[in-house]
Amino acid sequence: MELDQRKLQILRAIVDEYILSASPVGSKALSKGGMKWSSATIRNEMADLETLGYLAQPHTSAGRIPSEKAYRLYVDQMMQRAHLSDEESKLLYGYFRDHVHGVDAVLRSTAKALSEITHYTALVMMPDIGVNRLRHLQLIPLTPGKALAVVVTDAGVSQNTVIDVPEDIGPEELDRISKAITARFSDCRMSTVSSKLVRELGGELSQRAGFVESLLSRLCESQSSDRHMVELSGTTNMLEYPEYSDVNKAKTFLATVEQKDDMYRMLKKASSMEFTVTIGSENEQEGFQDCSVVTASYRVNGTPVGSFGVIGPTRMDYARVLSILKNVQTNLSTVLQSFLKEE
Amino acid sequence: MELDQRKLQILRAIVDEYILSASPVGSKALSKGGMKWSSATIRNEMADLETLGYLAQPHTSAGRIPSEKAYRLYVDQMMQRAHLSDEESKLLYGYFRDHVHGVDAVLRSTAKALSEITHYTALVMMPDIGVNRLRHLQLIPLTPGKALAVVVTDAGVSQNTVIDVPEDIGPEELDRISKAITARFSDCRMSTVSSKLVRELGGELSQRAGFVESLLSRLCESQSSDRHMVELSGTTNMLEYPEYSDVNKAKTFLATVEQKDDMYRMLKKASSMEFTVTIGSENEQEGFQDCSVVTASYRVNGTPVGSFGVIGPTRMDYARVLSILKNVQTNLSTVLQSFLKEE
DNA sequence: TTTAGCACTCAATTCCTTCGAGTGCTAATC
DNA sequence: GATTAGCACTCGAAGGAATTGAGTGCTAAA
Repeated sequence: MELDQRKLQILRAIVDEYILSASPVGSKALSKGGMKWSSATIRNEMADLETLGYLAQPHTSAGRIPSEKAYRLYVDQMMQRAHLSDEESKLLYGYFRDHVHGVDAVLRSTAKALSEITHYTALVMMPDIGVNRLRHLQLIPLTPGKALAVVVTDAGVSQNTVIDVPEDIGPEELDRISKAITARFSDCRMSTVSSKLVRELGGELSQRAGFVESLLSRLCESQSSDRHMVELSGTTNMLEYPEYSDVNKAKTFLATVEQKDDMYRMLKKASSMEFTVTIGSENEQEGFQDCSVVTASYRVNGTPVGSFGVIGPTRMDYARVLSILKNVQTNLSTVLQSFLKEE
Repeated sequence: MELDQRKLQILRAIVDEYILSASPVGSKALSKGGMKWSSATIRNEMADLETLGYLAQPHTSAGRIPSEKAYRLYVDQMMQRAHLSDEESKLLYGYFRDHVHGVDAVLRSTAKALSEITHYTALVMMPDIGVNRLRHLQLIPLTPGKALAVVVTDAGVSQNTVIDVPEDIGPEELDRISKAITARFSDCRMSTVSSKLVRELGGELSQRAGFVESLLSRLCESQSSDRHMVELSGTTNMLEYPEYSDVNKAKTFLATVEQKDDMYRMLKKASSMEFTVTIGSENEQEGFQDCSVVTASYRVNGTPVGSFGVIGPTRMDYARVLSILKNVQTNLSTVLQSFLKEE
């Protein structure tokens, strides 16, 4: 079913207006607000748009609100890219310039930037360590039988895991094992380190093959159970919107967004795409049926390693959010690049 | 002003009832609910208690609600310690048994346990690294000019900080410096390491005195700007209570509780005391004027290094919360002790 | 000193009315 | 044939009056 030019214009006006006001848009308001047709004409078109499924009426004597189908169309075809003002760009840039204390800090700062500038809730996924290449592994003795494993990858990501160590391995040997593993597996992807290469251990490591094997598998597995996987920011921003003036809705939303495992899965899935826009019931999460999620991926050395995004009510300002995400994506890749400077 | 026995009994009954129901308590209800005096008598006593400042009336034709003064009295003198059921104790213990992946994980688990069992919001402060003794320092090269500093203390706490390194220091020298510092400062308190001992550097380190000095001060300073200082859990639990059925109140609360710096300061202050109970306006935070905060401290090697607590509405179940905190305190110190096993 | 009794208060609830934004339909107009 | 003016109609929101009932203070009797 094709929509003619006029229907498109009217639909767009309705979506734009509803994004601003959150209240149903009537034909008269549209007609007065710069549309070149009378309210009656608009009314007829709106009736058509409703039967086509693009609009809905909360009740007979109210205006129309856009359906998810309308948002979909809006995002895919009608939306005009918003332009960020210089101030905003500068503001955004500021969040990145001052945080050069490592990947973690930058990504946390990203989340904060996103939530503060969009006024929605921001999510940032920590980079997937599996695709990164090992730079350095260091085992640090804690107590007899326990050690701390610190992993550094080419993306600068580090991760600490407490591991069990056979009691007969002393501090010096831990150090030697660290150096040996670093030398042997340097520049291998984390995900392949444990699976493929464990068998090829030679020299000193062969005596400790069992330990090394369990160590490496532990490192990969601990990543998925790690708590820093997702950084959230601005969760309470949503309470500003009339959609969440009901505490129960707010609670449902907050509870959903704090399921970090789910959020991680969502972002991970999205990280293979440059951008995604998921509207209302397109979301898998129960609690996001009235929300939209917009994400962008970020890369290190050309490989997508993670994604970040924004959650807002379905009537979110998609154009603006996408512009911001694009801007952040650029900033982020620049900063991450500076951490990795291939030698 | 002394309260006679009967006034105390009535006051306690009102507080107990109000903690449960959150709605003003009337004389009739009390009289029917097991009090041995008629509603009229109770009414007279209530009028007295009101003029004494222990009760307040939302409006003329409503029952009475306890004032902060009443809660204070209740907590200090009237409350009977609640007894945790065996199931609850077991449940609590379960949170600790399974999380032996390091201090961080245990404390996060503590927060979760507290919030889930109390149904309030839980806060746990990460241990103050300054009072702990250095076990191991390891500098791991990242890129030329940058390195990752990993600090391990006697409490098992570790912390990563990205630091700048003069370009002429290579990986081998970083390793040597790490070992030298570890050897020299092992078992010194972190807080004294940088201030006192920097001058006494001898041997190899003296050539790099400038670098080592900046490194050590950076380590101590970075702790205070660290983001993991406070672990929050169950922030949305508060939305269950009628006190927060108004979204604005909820928002104020959530915004306050997410000011991690403030929360850290609050907990840090409380960590010198075994237990604290701070009621309503006794709280410094604007957003906690209708909340109470109950905390307990935890120790490592006999030194208090941090605290944890619960935030709830002023009508929280103080007796129960205190019992739970006490139980958690015991569990926590046992588990932390197991991390430190002095060799 | 305690309590029964009673008049009084006031928030909460319910029911009604009014108001107005918005609609659909029809007939006149371009 | 498309557009628009006009009009009756719908229905939620807002406001107001009446009702209800839990709770009080006060007084007088036990």
